[in-house]
Amino acid sequence: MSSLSLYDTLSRTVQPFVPLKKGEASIYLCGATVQAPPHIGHIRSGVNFDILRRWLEKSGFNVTFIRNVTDIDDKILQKAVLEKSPWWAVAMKYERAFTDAYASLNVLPPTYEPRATGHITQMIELMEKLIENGSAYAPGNGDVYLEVRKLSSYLTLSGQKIDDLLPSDDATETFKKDPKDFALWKGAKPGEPSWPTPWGDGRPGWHLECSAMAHAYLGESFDIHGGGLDLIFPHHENEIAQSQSAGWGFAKRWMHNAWVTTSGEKMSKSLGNSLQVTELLKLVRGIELRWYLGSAHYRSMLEFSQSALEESATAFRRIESFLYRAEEILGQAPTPTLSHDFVSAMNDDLALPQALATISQSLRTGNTAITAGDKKALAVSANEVRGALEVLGCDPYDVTFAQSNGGKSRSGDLTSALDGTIQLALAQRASARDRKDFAASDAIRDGLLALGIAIEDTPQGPRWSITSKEER
RNA sequence: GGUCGGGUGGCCGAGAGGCGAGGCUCAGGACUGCAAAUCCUGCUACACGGGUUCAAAUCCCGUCCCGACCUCCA
Repeated sequence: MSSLSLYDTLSRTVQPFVPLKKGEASIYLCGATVQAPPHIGHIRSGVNFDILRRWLEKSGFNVTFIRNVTDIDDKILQKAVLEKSPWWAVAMKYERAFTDAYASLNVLPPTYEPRATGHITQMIELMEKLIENGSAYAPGNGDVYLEVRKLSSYLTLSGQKIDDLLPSDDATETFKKDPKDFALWKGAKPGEPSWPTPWGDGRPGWHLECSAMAHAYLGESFDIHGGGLDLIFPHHENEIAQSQSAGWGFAKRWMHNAWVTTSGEKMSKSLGNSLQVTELLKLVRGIELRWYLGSAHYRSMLEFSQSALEESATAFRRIESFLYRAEEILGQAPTPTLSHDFVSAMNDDLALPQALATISQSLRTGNTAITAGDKKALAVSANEVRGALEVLGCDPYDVTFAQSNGGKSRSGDLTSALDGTIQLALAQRASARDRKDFAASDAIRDGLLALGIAIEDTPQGPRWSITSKEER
């Protein structure tokens, strides 16, 4: 069996994954700044790293997965003014929106989900350490800055040179020793929330919380730090600067997911609401949206279009219905197993497109086995398909998705009542077909379809399933 | 200006010196009372111009185009 290799943004190469502690994997993922509802770009990050996590677990690692919530930030404060609502209510509202979105896409809850505002103590401790060792300074206005030129490794993740950077808007900030220094902590402004510190009241800068919280839950160094591409600079550079200035090893490996784009461009707030997760879930089911987001390689841009999403959903339904047919024929749900090719693909930096190709292969083999009446071969294929879907978080049998499933083998009183009703109709249709009254038999089939029940004739007899809205 | 990533068939989307990834759509066929589902066959693509090589989508040089980041974006 091959072993897992992953891309590392720092070295820009794919390297074998060797954990710090045998059998353990520690991951810190930059989660949401909860200032607006999630669009699919946000959630792609969640799905991509969820697949990584599931694969690590499947590979036998005990995974500690930390995904933070940044619940204090300039934009949250702006939004609070706009919505005429306390900043903490705004943050909570959008945090829930993210939680709901993650749940509807079957993203596993993190091992722990720390909020920035719950870790002010750790942030102050970190700043004290940085000031003590001369890495940071408090000029007296309530701000605390990191002195970036003191750290020789600054900007190695993004490969930039400090003097090549464009000057920032606050370059004229007089309290900074150097315009490139960044704020760990911001002095309180009137009307804004603040916490007391040895240097005056204030609130966290953007980056400090991640260093403090990663340290609190994962220790001085950990295996993987993840986030979106745009976080490489400045966010992750600054995290590295803070943490390494404190003497911590910090992340051993950096992984970044690419964008969901529209018309070749990065998604932006100005696109409005149409790409919010809640809107897209009106078009396709959560499992289908997840399948779509997982179908591209995590480091490739995914060009969004509604037709691409719908096509992807159609493709998924084909796989799903194969599993249900297999279950009907075999008399039991497939048992998840992994094919050698699927494992190899996943181990090669989570090569999802290749992994999906192996699913297509198993699917074709399995369908051929159905036609040939080869139950043994069918079981092998169906097991492989389900095993792969399980790793991708798209197992239709997963309880998260179970309520949205059609088909007749699902349990529950309502389903069995419905099944009985449909069987009556099917019996009528069968007798109509026996006397070659096809007008009558088709009327029954069309009538059921109008109600959202699709009928297919198979060598094993007719089967029914709930159709999606757009197929009616 | 600096840094990074791209341009692949009707569409999506991999690959990275030689064997047509895969999916969707479309066309034809098998099966079917008809559908649906399924299977089979077909659609031989890599921005442009040079070069290296027995062999280039892949390497080199040049050109064009697109995108991301450059201090509070996933």
